[in-house]
Amino acid sequence: MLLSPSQENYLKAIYKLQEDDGIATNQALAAMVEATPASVTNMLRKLTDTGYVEYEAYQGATLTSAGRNQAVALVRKHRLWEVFLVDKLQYDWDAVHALAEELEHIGGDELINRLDAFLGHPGFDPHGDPIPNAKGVVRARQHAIAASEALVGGRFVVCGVKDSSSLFLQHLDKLNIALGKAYTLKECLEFDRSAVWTEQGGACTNVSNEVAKNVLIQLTDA
Amino acid sequence: MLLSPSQENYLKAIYKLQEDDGIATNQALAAMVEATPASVTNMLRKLTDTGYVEYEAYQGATLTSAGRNQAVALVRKHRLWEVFLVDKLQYDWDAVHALAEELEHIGGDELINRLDAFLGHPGFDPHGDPIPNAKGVVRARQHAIAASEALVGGRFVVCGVKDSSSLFLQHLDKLNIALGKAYTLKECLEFDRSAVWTEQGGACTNVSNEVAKNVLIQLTDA
DNA sequence: GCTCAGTTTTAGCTTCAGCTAAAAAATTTA
DNA sequence: TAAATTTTTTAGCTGAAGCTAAAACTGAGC
Repeated sequence: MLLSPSQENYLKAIYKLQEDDGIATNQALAAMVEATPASVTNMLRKLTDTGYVEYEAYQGATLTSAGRNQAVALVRKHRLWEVFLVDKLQYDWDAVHALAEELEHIGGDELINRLDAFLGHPGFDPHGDPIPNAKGVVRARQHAIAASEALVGGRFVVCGVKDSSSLFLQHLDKLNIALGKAYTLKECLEFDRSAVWTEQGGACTNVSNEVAKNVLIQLTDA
Repeated sequence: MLLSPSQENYLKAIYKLQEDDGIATNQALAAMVEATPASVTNMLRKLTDTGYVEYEAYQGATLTSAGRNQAVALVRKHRLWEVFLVDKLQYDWDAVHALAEELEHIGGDELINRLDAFLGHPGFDPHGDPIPNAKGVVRARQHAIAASEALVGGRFVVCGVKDSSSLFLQHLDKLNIALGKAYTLKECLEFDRSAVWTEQGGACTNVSNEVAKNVLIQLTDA
């Protein structure tokens, strides 16, 4: 069964909502695919008929295993294209989402597996999100926590972001925070819950709690 | 004015027909975009309204300069993606057309100019067709003629194909004929108008007239 | 257990891009 | 030139995927 780009977007949206909230409501889906709830109802019916979604009126939608396979394949395609755009075409990490959103609907397994090989089988996309392999296995990030959970004196490496909006990513650029950089949490300021991070070199960055909540880190012992 | 993939395909088809035959008839267009003549009439109306096409009922279609710009940009995108697929993803030259056909509708100038730079500003696609530059200038192949026009004793280099169907390209693969290879036209056999080409090394290939008519060459003096 | 706010569904409409079948125009043939 | 053939257009239909407005359902608070 072949899916239209629009149908693929619905599957991806349901997948993401299930991951986060456990339940994909009509309204949340509508927001995610940028359509009205009425349109979502229509599409869910169609996807139910074709066997990708399980759906009872008023009960929200769940992916079947076929649906989940499709969704994971799309995530894989999206993230590999993002790697291509950043690594090969020198795009900034905040500018690739929309293009990958278009590219992910092109071609089939052959194309994406060749792209994967060309890129050297990357494990993560430019935002630190893991790339599912050709079999659809996503291995989760090891020990990643929000930077807001770190304790004073702790050392860590930035490994991802929760919010990958252009606005947030550009903000990180301005703070000079990037994936792979190592910091020590120098102190937490009680007044506004912001934090001071220091780099190896000694450079200091003041990080608001709002930012820290959206930065993923891995604690390091050294 | 933003064009749908379908509209873009019509512009490209009109462009190609104009190049070859001078005139884009309804029927020829229908064959090229794989639709009925009735559907073509509809679309030509729409493209006329948006200013990309000039069209009088029963008189065939012509591109406006805006339309020609769009068409050339599409040819550029198509050919650059073909280079990417062959050079970077190791696809065979007979397997890239359909994928490029999808990819050419993605993104805008930014993407394609970055791709162009990444590929090293190639002048020709994997079938030897020239790639228009960012300004839309196509510089035609120098002195290219059909191999069927060569004279006995002449030396030449294969530089393109007229037919880029998978079937023909695979046939060339079987004959071991590829772009850039140099031959001498040893003899022409009167019986079936086939020819014998010899390589520098001495290897001989028998080439039917049907094949020779679809292979483009450049004569060399040496 | 009822009411009410919020969510979801239904009903009916729109646009895009195709289709078929029949009418009209153009072109070829005799 | 007139008839026959081919090409193009018109008219009306279909299926996606969206929309709005109104009706129906759900769940929370009283």
